[in-house]
Amino acid sequence: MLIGELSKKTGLSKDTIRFYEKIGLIVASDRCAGTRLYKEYSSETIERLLMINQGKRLGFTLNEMKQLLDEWSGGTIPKQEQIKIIERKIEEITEKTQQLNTIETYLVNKLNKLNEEVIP
Amino acid sequence: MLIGELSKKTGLSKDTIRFYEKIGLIVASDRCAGTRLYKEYSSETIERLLMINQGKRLGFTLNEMKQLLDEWSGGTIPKQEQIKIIERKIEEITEKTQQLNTIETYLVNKLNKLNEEVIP
DNA sequence: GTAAACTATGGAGTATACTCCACAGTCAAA
DNA sequence: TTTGACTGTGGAGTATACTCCATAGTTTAC
Repeated sequence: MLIGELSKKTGLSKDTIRFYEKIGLIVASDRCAGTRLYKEYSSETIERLLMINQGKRLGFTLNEMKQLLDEWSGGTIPKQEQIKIIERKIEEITEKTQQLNTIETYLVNKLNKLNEEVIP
Repeated sequence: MLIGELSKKTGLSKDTIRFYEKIGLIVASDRCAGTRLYKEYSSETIERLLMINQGKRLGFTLNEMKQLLDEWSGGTIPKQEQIKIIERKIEEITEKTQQLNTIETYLVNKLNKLNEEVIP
């Protein structure tokens, strides 16, 4: 698929997608178009972009997501190392979840207090 | 307390703390020091900075944290609005938690597969 | 066949969040 | 009393993550 379609399917701008390709976060193959080349994206790229976006909203940087997704698709890294990296990532996520729970508890308490004050 | 102490207690650099003060994320009172003024920070500022940092790692921007913490310390905003803002924040956090869980599930599955491959 | 809508490239510009530096005054200990 | 660690201000610089623009070739619908 071309960049316009990918953009619509992921909700990311064409510029963002081109930027991600430039920094090697996603890949594209070339497709002839007259004297020039258009970029052809696979449907897996949709999933990849959605995961990147999700990770970003959870406070991961693009570099962290790149690393994680590269482990994901395996490749050259030894399995023992992959395991370590994924274990570390799981720890990070557990930590983040706990922090979110702490904040949620704070917020729910605050909300209850406010509700009591408004409707006594 | 002065900035050095606050820096040590929060793990944030002095520059970062000064930057946060500049953009109104935290406040300080003035304390005379000869012809000049030193900044005096209250112990609540520690808590505030820790929450800001926690929020940041969870993907909230400084502006979002400012808004949230401003609601938190109440003030001029009507309670009905405070309630709405906090409810929205709780929703956001629930969403983030769900996304983290999704990613964690992916990662745990991947980890199990890898472990099976390494120790068959 | 031509206008509208798409594509690529290169480079400049923006927002966020710092980080570093130079310079200068302050304070506590030796 | 002086040295070293602290404090402040102003401003420049950096990293990350885009966003916009000009230019120019391509495709599609009419």
